[in-house]
Amino acid sequence: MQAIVAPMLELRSLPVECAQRRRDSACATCGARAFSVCDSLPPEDLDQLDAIAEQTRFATGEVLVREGERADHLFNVTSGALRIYKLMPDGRRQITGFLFAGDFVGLATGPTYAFSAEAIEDTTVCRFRKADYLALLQETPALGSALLERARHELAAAQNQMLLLGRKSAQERIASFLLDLPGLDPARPLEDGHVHLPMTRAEMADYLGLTIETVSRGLTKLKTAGVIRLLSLHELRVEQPERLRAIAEGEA
Amino acid sequence: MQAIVAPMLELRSLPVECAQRRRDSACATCGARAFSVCDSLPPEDLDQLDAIAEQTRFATGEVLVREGERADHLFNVTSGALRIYKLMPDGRRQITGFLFAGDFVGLATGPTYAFSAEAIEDTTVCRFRKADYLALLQETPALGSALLERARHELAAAQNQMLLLGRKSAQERIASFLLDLPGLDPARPLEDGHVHLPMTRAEMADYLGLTIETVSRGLTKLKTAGVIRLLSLHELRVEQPERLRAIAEGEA
DNA sequence: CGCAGCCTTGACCATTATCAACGCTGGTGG
DNA sequence: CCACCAGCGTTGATAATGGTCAAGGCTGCG
Repeated sequence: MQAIVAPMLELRSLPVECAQRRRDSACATCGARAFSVCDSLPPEDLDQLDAIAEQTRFATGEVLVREGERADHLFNVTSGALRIYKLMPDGRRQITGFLFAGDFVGLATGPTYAFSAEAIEDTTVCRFRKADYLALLQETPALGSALLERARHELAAAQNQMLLLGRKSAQERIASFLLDLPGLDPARPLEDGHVHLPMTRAEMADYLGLTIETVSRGLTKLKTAGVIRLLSLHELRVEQPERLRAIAEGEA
Repeated sequence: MQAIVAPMLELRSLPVECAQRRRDSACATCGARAFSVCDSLPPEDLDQLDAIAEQTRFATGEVLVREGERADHLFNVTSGALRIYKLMPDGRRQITGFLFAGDFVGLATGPTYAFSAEAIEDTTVCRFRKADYLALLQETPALGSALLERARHELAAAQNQMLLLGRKSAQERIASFLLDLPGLDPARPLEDGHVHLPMTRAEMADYLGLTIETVSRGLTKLKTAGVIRLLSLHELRVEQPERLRAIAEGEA
């Protein structure tokens, strides 16, 4: 089996210094884009991880894990993008995060998954049997602190998202989202004001607690105001970053 | 110094089995209500924690930590209640959680605090210097896994709250809140349908992403429908738990 | 070329916020 | 001891943000 070493981390909204690292560093062991935890783990630990990793592919739309099912596997994204979401009985959906290369799937997991995960692009992951992973975790303190560090980021990001969902207007949510996105996907390095949106309007809406119509109108409004330029449905450029930031913070 | 051993955990919305443990078990070392992690830590580790803990009191309204300040301390609540919140420049507030005895303050913390914390009742905490705590963490694998476990709960709770804020109606949010509350405060054991609300309507509103008026109207509506009975401003009884659950899930 | 899926735009509507008045309660001072 | 006041909560009237419904446009693929 050609296992790829799995960096284990899950970061949704990164502090600046993390985003930097994600671009500048490359994990020597993982051929691919692997960051953060990879960086902080000694090579022998990486080898251990390598030994229990199983590379798997998911096509767009395929489901990795389903909320409520027994949590037998943990994953590490090596390329592509996922959405993490929860559903209500009547079908309402809240996307709690988008994951990219380097992110870890399963931090918030107990005996069963508390969320569903689905590929929004063709995606490769390293899959771990949970039992194997936990066993390794026992023997590898560095792995534990790396995971704790990831959990910290996750929690901070979650609190930001709660502020967004509970107290920001539609326009503020959209602006905040556009500011958070660049740098999340290490496969697409930051470049001037370029933002790549791998998700549909519906997914943005379900992430921001809005409807697709409101997202569409919001983007149009930003475009009309000259704050952003829509290059295509899934590519845009931020023309006035400072104004966008002001809108996101409610100062405009 | 008469340090009290600090159980370290932070749980906001507990799985049932945790709530059970919080009521049934008592940490032998901590005199007070101390749970979860305490249970899982061997006595020698508890002694270590004890050695670096400093007991502190906060009166209602006092601020423990302020968003953006350098994170020099971590805390463990031993009695009372806190609110954790974030502010926007114009004063809008999102409360991201309420913490009670046994909960840990600082999981989501990097070099600076990502949130503010304030006592909503007279509260006692164990305070740790962050450096001491991290040093102990290095030497104590059990502490690391306990914290990771807490982080798991936190993340799952945060995802639930995102679903609530992003996709639930006002009535559904209020019902969900009433269902989550009992059992969070170990000082007030679960008893039939009794719910104690240590917070004001304004705090509920800022937690649920609503206004005080909407919260008030929502409670009145539940009362009128016979689902709950208001015993006083801060005490109520759930008369029809099943209906309340149905409302919370959007099935009514 | 045509269709399907996604996106945008417009008109209208509903939920919840806002503004305002009033009630209750607990604490203080006359 | 009573009266007043401040703070919090409730209720009502109105407004606005964002949702819903509907029609039409764009794009990419078969």
